[in-house]
Amino acid sequence: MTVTLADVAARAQVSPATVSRVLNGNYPVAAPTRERVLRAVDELDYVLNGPASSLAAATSDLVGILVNDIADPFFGITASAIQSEIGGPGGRAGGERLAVVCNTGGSPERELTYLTLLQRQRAAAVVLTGGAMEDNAHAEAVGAKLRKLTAAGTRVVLCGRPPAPEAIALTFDNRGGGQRLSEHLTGLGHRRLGYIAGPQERTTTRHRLEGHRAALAAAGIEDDPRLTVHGPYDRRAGYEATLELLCREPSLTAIVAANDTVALGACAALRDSGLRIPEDVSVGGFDDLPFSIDAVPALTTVRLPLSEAGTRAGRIAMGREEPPPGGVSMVRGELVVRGSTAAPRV
Amino acid sequence: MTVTLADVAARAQVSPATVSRVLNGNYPVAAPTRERVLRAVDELDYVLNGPASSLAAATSDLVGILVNDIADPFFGITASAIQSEIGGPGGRAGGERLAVVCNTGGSPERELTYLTLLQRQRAAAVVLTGGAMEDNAHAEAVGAKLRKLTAAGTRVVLCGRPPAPEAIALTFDNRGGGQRLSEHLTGLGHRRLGYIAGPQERTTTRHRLEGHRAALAAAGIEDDPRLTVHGPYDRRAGYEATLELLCREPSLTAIVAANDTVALGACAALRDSGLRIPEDVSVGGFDDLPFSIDAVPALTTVRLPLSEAGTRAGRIAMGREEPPPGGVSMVRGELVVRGSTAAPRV
DNA sequence: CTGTTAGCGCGTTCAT
DNA sequence: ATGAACGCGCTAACAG
Repeated sequence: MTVTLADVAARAQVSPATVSRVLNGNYPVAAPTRERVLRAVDELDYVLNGPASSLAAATSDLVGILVNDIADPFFGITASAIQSEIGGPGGRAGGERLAVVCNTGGSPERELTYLTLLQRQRAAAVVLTGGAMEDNAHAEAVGAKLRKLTAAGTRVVLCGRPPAPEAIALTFDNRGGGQRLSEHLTGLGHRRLGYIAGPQERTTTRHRLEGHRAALAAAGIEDDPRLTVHGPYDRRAGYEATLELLCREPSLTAIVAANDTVALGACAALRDSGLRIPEDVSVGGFDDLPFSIDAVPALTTVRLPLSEAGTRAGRIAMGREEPPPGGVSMVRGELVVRGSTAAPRV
Repeated sequence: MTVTLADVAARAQVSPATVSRVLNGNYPVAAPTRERVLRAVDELDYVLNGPASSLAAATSDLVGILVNDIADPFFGITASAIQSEIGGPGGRAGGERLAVVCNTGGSPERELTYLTLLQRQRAAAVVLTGGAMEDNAHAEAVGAKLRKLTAAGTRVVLCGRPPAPEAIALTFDNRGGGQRLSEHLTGLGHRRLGYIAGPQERTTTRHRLEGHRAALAAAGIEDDPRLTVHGPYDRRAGYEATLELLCREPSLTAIVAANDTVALGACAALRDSGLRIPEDVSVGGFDDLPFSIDAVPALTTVRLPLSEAGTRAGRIAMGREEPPPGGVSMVRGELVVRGSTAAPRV
């Protein structure tokens, strides 16, 4: 019923091997023969059997992309950039590769499960994006998996994730970015800054917070643990954390958020509390997602080159670009000063 | 070198078939035997070969999700919801299915290419999301592909896409939503409304625009073609279209945008032109994406239940929920009135 | 409940 | 440049 390579071969009066060679194009075939084969493919409306092909060749055209949350534009933009680079020539049967996007939801178990599933699929490459969980046992388990994947011929690339010995890494300088952002605020004269951190046990959270604290220290400001609140990377967390911070310290003049989404929630809470931005309280974000420029006032933030990093990760994963020397490249974030930050009132 | 099912069988002292049965869990196996097999799997660190498995079983654990732009939260949210429903029990080998997210970028060719690739992979299901291109030849080609996919056992579901005879469809009532939004504005007394439409030749664009025009007609307002501008679904298009509209018709009192992203661009252009929202010009969006509530003023829009629709599409694609009667379900959008719309100045 | 046997459809030697 | 033959690793009958 379903038409196979053999059917095509019969119709084109050639051997199955020849059809295979034409389809994969990795082998010399006489032009007239190729024509006949392609015509037969067309007439029979033949579609290659991917699994059979992958089984015989021991590799597949699938590329895994692990993200924490595909509904978050941070990951959407990254995934889009990676995705745009994995197609094109070089692969089997036309060079089209398919992106398998795996939503881990930040769960270590699901991360491992997905890596196993990708291993099972004999994925051509795997790109892990975003911050990692800070759990030794889990990090080790992931490391072991990555080693096995690599051993099986899968290229592994980390994008926006801290380096690991098992893979090439394009790492974001979350620490430096966080520091520059908070230094911008202390430079404006702020002394009472609230910090809305991301979820606990995440590298991104820790690094950004460390940068913030380094800035405080550099400005000779004592770090008051009451002024740091942790929460998920969402708007609501920013809203609630802001109310909490205002309650703990009504004299706050600035709030630094773990990312732009959280910052928007903070802005909403400030407005609802009757506070003006930036006259009463300055607000800083992180990532520079597209909507941040449309906040009112526009959000001061740290721009991460998500699209560029994703593109590069995709190219490296496909072997179309040299990995960085040492296997690790630190990607800087750029401070973008907009209307949401200003000097505090005197 | 790589450990196979036969190795596991040998170590557990059973036949390969038994190992397969344990792994797939679709068959009775004595508890002690299962234990031994699982232990062997563990000791050998065995990972099933997906392609081999798919070849033998003639189906795969892959589910295709076609989106126009994964970096757009509209699709990110939808994909996330679909994705969350495709896992779980019922599938082969643990019931984990992988989501293959295909970014068509709104290109008909890529849409067809991806459908072919998914057919090649013997995908278990395919979900097509978002508006379709309005090109007869292309629609027919897609229809033919969908028919073949269905014939091959792939379940096909449309989510937020107009119905097609070849598939089950959860369709958004873009027309009705657009109409209610514009009626809200005419009801407030607006008579000069600008409309920023999406890209030409898209069902979403056309339906929303039709709704808008129906509202104008109902209010006895003549439709002035100069007050409609087309553009991509992005912020910049909204910005530029607004400047253009203001230039063509300075007495405009309201602007309706094709979606929220475009509306944000419109807001920025109005602000930059020294106009207040909503005192000078009201603005309406569509979709109710998460950031819309944080616009200042918060955006009046039409909420589409993206997450719910995606969840349902995913469940139907997995055969875990009954398709709607007739194979088509019209999902309404709900008008959400916020601060960006008000009565025009007199 | 378990083992035996046959392919699934293709890539890839090795010949020619 | 092309063909013949083998096997990739697994599942699905069919026995027992």
